[in-house]
Amino acid sequence: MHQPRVTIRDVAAQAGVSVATVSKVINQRYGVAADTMARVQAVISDLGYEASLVAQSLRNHRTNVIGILVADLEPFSTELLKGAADAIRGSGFELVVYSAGGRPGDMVGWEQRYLSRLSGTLVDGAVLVTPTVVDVHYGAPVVAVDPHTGSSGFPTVDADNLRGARLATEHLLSLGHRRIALLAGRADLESAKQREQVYREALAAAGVPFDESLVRVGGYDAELSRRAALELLTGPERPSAVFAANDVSAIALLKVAQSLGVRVPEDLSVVGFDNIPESALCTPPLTTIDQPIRTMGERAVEMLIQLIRGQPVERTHLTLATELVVRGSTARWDGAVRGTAA
Amino acid sequence: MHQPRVTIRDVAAQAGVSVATVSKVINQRYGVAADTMARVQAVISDLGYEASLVAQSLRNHRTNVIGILVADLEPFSTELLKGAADAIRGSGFELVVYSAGGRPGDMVGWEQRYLSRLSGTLVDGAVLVTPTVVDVHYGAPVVAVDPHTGSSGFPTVDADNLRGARLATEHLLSLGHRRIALLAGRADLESAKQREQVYREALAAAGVPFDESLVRVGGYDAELSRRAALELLTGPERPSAVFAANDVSAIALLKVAQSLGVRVPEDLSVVGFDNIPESALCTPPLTTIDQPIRTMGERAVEMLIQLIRGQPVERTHLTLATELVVRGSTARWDGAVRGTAA
DNA sequence: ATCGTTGTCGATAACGTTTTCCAACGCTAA
DNA sequence: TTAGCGTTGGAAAACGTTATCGACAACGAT
Repeated sequence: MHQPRVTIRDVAAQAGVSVATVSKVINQRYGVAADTMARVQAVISDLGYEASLVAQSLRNHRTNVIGILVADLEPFSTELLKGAADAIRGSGFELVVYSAGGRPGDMVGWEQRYLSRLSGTLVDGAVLVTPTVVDVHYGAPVVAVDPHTGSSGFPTVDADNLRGARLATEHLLSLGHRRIALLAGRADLESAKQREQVYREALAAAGVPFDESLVRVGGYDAELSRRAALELLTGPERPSAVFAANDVSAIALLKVAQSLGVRVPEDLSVVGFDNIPESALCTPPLTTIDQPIRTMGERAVEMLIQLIRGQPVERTHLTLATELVVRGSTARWDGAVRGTAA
Repeated sequence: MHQPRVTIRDVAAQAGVSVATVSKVINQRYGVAADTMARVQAVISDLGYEASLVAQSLRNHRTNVIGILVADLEPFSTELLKGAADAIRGSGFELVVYSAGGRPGDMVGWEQRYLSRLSGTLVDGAVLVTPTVVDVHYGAPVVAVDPHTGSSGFPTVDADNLRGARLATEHLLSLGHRRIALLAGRADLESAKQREQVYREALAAAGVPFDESLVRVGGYDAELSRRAALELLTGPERPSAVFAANDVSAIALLKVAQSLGVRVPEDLSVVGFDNIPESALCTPPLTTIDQPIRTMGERAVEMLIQLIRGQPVERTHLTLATELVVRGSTARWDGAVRGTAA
């Protein structure tokens, strides 16, 4: 079945040299004469020899594989994965994807279990996407994207949530909205915390009293957001605008609004966060905060590779810029109270 | 920097046994007394020992890693990847993703290069998504999803393109359309070939004469499709309907139509193929042929794992069912000739 | 002639496992 | 007592690399 693998020993025999010499020409080490090198090269391409990555890994304590751990392959992770895949091309590393498959309940042990495989077993390092874990005490380097609250433990890449949330809230305020709800994110993530905090501050700065009943948690999740949106839109005094902490929440909200006959943006303005590709496609196209997700993925693996190589890394906490993208889901609010849906 | 890895030797020393015995308890081999086993287990969890996957791989000639090769992480591949990730969970395998990064020019050597790493170097087998390669002569098993034309070389997973294309074309015909264009797919893929062929047959069966000027190739690619769509919609006698060979093409077409002021579905009906998530979100929501992409990904890795394990696999060419999903991009055609956009 | 020096090359010990023996031991049966 | 047998444990050889170090030849300089 498995054809006999051609090994370094075969090459050595065929070329009439020792395995040591073959190894040297493979790794471009000094100390082999030009003609022997040529001879060995010839035999190598002749036999179609390829060094066993596994054996090399065992010997070198380097697998040249990095892992990316995501809770689920939703749009954010997927975009990030694309960036990671772009950055890894030509780097000499491979990318293995671990997805917990959506059930956040499974995340708990799952993350730790894979993290424990880190040092020397399979991967040389890992990118953690929206992790639940706050610190890691294994040997291999780790960088977190959209990190957990208070995770000073490892290098991070994130976006300017503070500015983004301020832009979002102020956009709604500037359109005349006063009853602005918040569809909050995953409570354990720094990004969600910051977005909520700035939302409160911006409202306060505009002199809008804070109304606890206007914040519901959507947890960055479609199903949770659907339920939260339903409460928000069928409550006693419907908000005129919603700041959704991410686009998945916003899009879920859009669907709920449509099913309820609430028109967006006439009856309800919505702004999201992330600018995932879907946000430009949905109806109406979503006004949102752009976060350069793919670039975040690229930066994360670049930083990780530097860490693995032991190279010095200039900034160990990267924060990328966010921008407001105005599309069709937000509109001026004239202040007329249209009351609850009836 | 790297804390000293705890090895099987450490466990053996600590437990007062030999490494052979430790290996036996790890792999549940017969021949170790209950109390020694318990003692070793205790030491293992005590030291937090984890066997080196690399060393195991070297010894066993099995890496427990499978590769998935995609040309690019566009929606189809991404959905397929989700299915693959689902199927792999709990299987004991890991999934490494190779993306060529979109430039089909790079695909040529790229695919072969990674394929050559197959046997024994890093992965135990691979899933090829919309490959350019038709046969592979390396040791490890391979299964192709949406295979190349005439690739009888390896096991395949695809969807019922024949039925899907027939449903699509007949749907348009039954709505009264007669000038039905085709935005064709990647010429080297069996799926594209079949979709085009059935399109022709269905038209012929309905007595509609074939018009060569109505077929343009979009290559399953957004940019190519944009250009093709532009030609199609600005040509001398605009079609009343387009069958796009995949949803990416269809969505690109939708955008071109909008920019041209061609209303969908009033002035132009569009049906896509694939039913990627985006097709439900775009404006108008796309009528399309559903192809169970995630399931295809699951089936592909399941089949591959069986192949790797040497288990017999019942069906080595899987074809999954397709269905017509009618949404908002198709409408009845009253036969009035509205002429070219003017 | 002798002595470094430089340039090539090869033997060999790792790396951390698994597996195949084989040895030792305690039994039971003759 | 001894032969035979089942049970348990260990020694050692792989798996395919790479790095270290020493051997050896050629050579110029003293």
